Amino acid sequence: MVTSDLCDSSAEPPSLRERRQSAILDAAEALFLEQGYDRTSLAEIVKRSGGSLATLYDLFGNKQGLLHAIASRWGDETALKPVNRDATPHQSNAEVLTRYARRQCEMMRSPRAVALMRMLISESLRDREFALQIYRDLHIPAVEEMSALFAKWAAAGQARIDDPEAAAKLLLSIVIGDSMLHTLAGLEDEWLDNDQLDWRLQPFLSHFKIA
Amino acid sequence: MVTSDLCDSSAEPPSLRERRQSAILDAAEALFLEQGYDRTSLAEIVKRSGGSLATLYDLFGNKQGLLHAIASRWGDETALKPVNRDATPHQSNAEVLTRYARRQCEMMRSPRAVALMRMLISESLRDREFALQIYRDLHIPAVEEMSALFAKWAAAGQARIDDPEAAAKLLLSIVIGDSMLHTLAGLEDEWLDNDQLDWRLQPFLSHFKIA
DNA sequence: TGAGCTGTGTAATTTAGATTACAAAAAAAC
DNA sequence: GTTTTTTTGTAATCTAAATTACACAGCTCA
Repeated sequence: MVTSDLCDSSAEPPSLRERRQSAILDAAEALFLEQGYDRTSLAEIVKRSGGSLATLYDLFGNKQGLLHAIASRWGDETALKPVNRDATPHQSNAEVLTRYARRQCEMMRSPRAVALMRMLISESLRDREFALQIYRDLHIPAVEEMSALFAKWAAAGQARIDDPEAAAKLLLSIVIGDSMLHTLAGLEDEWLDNDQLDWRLQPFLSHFKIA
Repeated sequence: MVTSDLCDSSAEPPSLRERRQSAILDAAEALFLEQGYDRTSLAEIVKRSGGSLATLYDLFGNKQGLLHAIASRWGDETALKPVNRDATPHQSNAEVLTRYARRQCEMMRSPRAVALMRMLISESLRDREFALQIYRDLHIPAVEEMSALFAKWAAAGQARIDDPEAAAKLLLSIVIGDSMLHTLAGLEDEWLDNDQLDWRLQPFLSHFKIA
């Protein structure tokens, strides 16, 4: 089993091995997303990705290793794009928060995030490390970034927020809310549209004096 | 396979078969809760419950049938105890709502509910009917009961709530919120205590003029 | 009490899929 | 261009469980 970087930052043309690795990860992610982890066989993955079972084992060790690699790649990708770096100076805090909430909502409803959460939950009893990894990548950064924003506003007297972290978690709860269970249950999407989201934000904004 | 009632309302002493049925359901529920559905074998269940594999198959048809029976029994039980029938006349609406939220929060954090949600999510891709059933029993009644309450208050001029159902869903989101993902991920419990819950309720109460 | 049904214990049967093994083919290194 | 390493395709191995089969035991009810 090889322990190479999943994503080489240098500009080398990708070797066959690297291409195989990506192809297998792509196929596995897609199939796990469609059918779930348990119901997807490694043979099926290889059939879609090209390559061979032996290569898969050489690259990832075993099925669980493949799962970890997927989580890891996802973590690397999301780490690269902080959510809130493009606020323009013309926006009010309330607008910034709204845009932020919308972005977060979109991210959480993306099929990929949904599938990862589903896998997280299904596999958590079996593989605590995996659960922790996804949770860390998916939830913690969102809370932290929002906390920081709230703390800044509070310090500047632009909001009345005593506990930024609690406020961030509350906001996240409002945004994600009950749709998540609905979606995770595999029922038809019932996510909030922008109007509903704005409506949900109102009590929050006024309570914390965010304008 | 027998299609008897899971819960006979008459006062007959339970037959051997009925006792076996309960014992198997109890054991299965406990093991599914501890280890998850996939990782629990039917042989293990029978070893704990007493009885035999053959009886299990006779009673439930197959493993999936057992899962349905568990969901069904749980639905029957929760249907029997409406959450909000014991409000006293001395309480303000805000107090009623707070108590309601606490009760809901407790219910959602109970190991049994957590396990059922986990199973719901794990099995939803495989078995839509099961997912729907649990979702219906777990989530819909909570929303409906709260909606009704809000509508009543709004009609009586005791609150300013234009869309009771949306408000109910928002409240549920606030109550359950991000703890759910945390718990479902199998991480240490991090549920809201009463103070935190009250804190979260404040913006909601003031926005909707509930006193 | 004993015929007839019901539950029990055990072991066979099946299936599915993870994991390994290995010889041939392809790619990379030199 | 040959040698060495890697990848491939295929098939064997292993394992875990679901599902069945079956002979025996226990209860029910005449």
